[in-house]
Amino acid sequence: VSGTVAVTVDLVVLSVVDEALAVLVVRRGEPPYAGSWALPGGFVRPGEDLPEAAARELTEETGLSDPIGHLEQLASYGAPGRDPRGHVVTIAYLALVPESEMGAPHAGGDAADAGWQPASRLLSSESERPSAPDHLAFDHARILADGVERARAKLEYTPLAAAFCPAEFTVAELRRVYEIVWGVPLDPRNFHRKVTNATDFLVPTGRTTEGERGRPAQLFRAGSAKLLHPPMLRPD
Amino acid sequence: VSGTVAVTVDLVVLSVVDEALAVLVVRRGEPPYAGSWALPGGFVRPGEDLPEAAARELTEETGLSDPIGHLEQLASYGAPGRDPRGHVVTIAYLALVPESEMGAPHAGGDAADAGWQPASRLLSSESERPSAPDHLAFDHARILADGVERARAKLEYTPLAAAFCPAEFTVAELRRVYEIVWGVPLDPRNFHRKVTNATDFLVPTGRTTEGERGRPAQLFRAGSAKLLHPPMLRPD
DNA sequence: TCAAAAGTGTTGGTTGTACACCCATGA
DNA sequence: TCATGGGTGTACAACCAACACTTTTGA
Repeated sequence: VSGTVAVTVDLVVLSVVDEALAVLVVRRGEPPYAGSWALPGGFVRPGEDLPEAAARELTEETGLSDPIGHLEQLASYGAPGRDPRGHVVTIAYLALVPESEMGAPHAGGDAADAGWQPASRLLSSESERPSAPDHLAFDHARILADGVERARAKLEYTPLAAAFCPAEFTVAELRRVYEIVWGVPLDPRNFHRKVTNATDFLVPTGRTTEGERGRPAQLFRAGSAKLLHPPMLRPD
Repeated sequence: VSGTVAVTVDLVVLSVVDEALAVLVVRRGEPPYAGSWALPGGFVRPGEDLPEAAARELTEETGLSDPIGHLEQLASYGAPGRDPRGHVVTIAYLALVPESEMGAPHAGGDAADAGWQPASRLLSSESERPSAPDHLAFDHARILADGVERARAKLEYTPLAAAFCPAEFTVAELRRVYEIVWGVPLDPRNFHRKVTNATDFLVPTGRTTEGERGRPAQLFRAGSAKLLHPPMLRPD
C-alpha cells in the first residue's frame, strides 16, 4: 500500500437542476468514508485510457452513459495524505450535461446511492467540517470547488453554457444557465443581442416554442464555435 | 509492468533566451529514447507530493533549484501506449522563469545533457517525425505544445509575463516578453500605458536604468495582482 | 547636434451598458 | 385588452489602436 502510487479518476458532473447548479454525487458503500457523499470515480485499470476510465466509472456508479454535453480534464490531485488507503493520485474530469436528457441516476457498483445535489450545499462552509452530514469524502470538496470555478470561467469565453441545455433551447433558457452558474442577474435584452451576434455560437432551427406565456421564442441549436468572439463578460 | 499504473511528473520550463522562447530539455542517458531530448521529469515516490516531485526531478536532472518565477500544474497524460515501459500516467507542470537568474543548467541523474532549446525548433513539423534529430521523447512534443499554448493564453489575463523577467525590469523588457511569446510586434506607447495603468501589475522602484542608449527607463517590480484588469489583448 | 529609446496627448472608431420601446401570444 | 415574456433601437460612457509629439540620455 505504501510502496507504490495508485491512480484514480474522479468526475465533477455539473448540471442545472431545479434552478440551481447541481453536482452528481454517490453515497459511498465501502470504507473509507462509507456513508459519505463522494464524486463518482475509481481506480484506473492498466491499459485503460483516462477518459475511458472516467466514462466507465460514471456508468458503473450512476447508470449514466457517456455524458452528452461536454467532458474535459480538470486537474490532478496527489497530496500524500488525501486517501487513507495509501498514496493515490487522482485525475479529475469536469462534465457539463443537460439534466433533462441524461435520465435519472441510479446507484451501482460500490455506490449505495446516486443523485443530484445543489453545489452550494456541498461547498458551504458548514460542510467543510469533516463531520457535517453532507461533507464530501477525501478532498472532493476542493475538487468540486475547482470544477465550479472552471465552469464559471469557461462560460465567459467559450460556448459551453449550451452544454447544460437540451439539444434545442431558447435564448432565455441559455440566459438562465448563465444567471444560475454565475449567480448574477443579466439584462435579457443585451444578453439576447450578445449571444445571437457571437459568431457560430447559436444556429436557429426555424422552430419556436408554443403554449408558453408571452411571445413565442425562437429555438436554437449549439453552433460550431469553440471560442466566443466577443466573450460574454461577467459583471463584477 | 502491465499489472499496474505508474505515475511520473514532467516539467515544461519556459524562459526567454536570446530573444526567443526557450524550453529546458535534457538528453536522455537511459532507454527508452536514450540520446533523445526530453522534458525533465521522473517517477513520483510514494509519500511525495506532486509539486515536490517536480522540484526534485528538476534539481536532479538540470541542477536548477526551485524555479523562481511561476509554477503551475499543466495537465495529465495517460494514454496506454505513451511509454514503452508500461502504463505510465504523467502529471505535467508548467514553469516560467527568468533565464538570467537561474544559473546555467548542468546535467545530472539520468540526464546526459541539459540546456535551453528554442521552443519553435522542438515544435516544428520537421521534429514531429520520430526520427528527426530534435524529436522529443514520448509524447513530450504534445505536452510542450500545450504548455506554450497555456503560457500564451495566460499572458493575456494574468501578470505572468513578469515571471520571465528578473526581479527588477523595465517596461521595454516586459514588452519584449510579450512580443516574443506571442510572436507579434506591439506598439511601445500603448503598451506602456496599458501595463502601468493595470492595477497592481507593476510597482515602481524609483530607480532607473543607466548607461543604455536613449532616455533612461524606470525600473519596476512585479505587483501583487493575480489577474489583469483590464487584460492585455493579443492582436488577432 | 543627432539618433535612439522613454514616455504623454489626442483623436476617431468600437464596444458595452442602461433602458425606452415595440411585437406576439395566452388568458 | 391586459399581462407576460421575446426581441430591437438608441444614447452615453469606456476603451482601444494609431500616431504626432515631447523628454532625456549616449555618442
